[in-house]
Amino acid sequence: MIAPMSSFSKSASSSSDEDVELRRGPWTFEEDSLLIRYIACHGEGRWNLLAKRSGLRRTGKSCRLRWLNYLKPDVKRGNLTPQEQLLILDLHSKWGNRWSKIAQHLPGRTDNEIKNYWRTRVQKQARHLKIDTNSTAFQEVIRCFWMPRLIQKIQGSSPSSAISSQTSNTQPFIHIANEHSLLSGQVPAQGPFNMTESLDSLEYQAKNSSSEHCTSPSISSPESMNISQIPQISEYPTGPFHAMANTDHYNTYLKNCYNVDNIGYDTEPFSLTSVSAPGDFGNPFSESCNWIDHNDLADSLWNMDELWQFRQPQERGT
DNA sequence: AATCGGAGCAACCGCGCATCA
DNA sequence: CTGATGCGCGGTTGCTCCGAT
Repeated sequence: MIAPMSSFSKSASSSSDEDVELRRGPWTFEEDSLLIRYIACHGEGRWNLLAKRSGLRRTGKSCRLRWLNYLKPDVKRGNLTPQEQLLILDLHSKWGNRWSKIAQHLPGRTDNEIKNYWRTRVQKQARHLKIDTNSTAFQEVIRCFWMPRLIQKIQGSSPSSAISSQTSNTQPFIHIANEHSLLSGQVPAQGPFNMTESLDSLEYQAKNSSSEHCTSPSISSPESMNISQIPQISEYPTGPFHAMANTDHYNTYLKNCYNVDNIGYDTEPFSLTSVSAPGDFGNPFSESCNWIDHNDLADSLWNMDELWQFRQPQERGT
């Protein structure tokens, strides 16, 4: 990719010893190579120094961002799995827009990616519903529609063969679902189920059953739940890039970076399909969402657009 | 075939915090 | 204690792709 001329800018650094034209915009293959090679030799950190010494005409910040969000070997590419989406929704309800904190619980996912997911998928639905993402109503939507649907999807997409090898990975969600009768289509009548609590207990169990801590996938971590999804990149050394010095390795690695494709998971667009909502939809959330207990959840996505149309026929077109 | 608009995402920006001399 | 510097976080921007018209 050829960088446009406009992608250069004067260095903003006050202590800049030379008037280096700093590059901006999309990173090129050569820049990525430089960055990877430098980090392979010197490790990450001290980004400003790295930016100066590596020969990259980028700011330290830019280098850091590129590395953390894209080049780092354990960065997972591809769509978020239902497990990951579920975890994001839950953790966001806990912590709000603490993206980096949320990202810590999703191995291989970056705060930027999670933030983008929230903004493009979740907030979009909130906009459609014309409700604030911070509102109680929207929280209810998430708890009563989205999370159960994700759990169902997780269970549905867990073939018995996979379960046999990953029983401990999929069980938690099945457990959660069973515990709250979600899989049978029943939503708790008195207050939506507490996903946070459930996941907390799962994490607790995980920590007790594993000597590893935060940096390793907990039982509730998506990575541990669906091993098959770990992108090919993970086949490459994840340590301090010990193999990156090997040109073939890092060229292949880079090639992988540049030819990423989705790894088979549909994004869960929060599309609530064909929910035949009985009763008054005027205030569905106060009804503890009992009206969504229908079996057609199993084979189709809920279409939030339809939901929206159903809810506010009088408002549409205005 | 051309144009337009929306979605998705990579990258940038500004601010605040931590560290260190 | 204070100022300088580096780093990380959350918000925002802008580019690219793709489907609709």
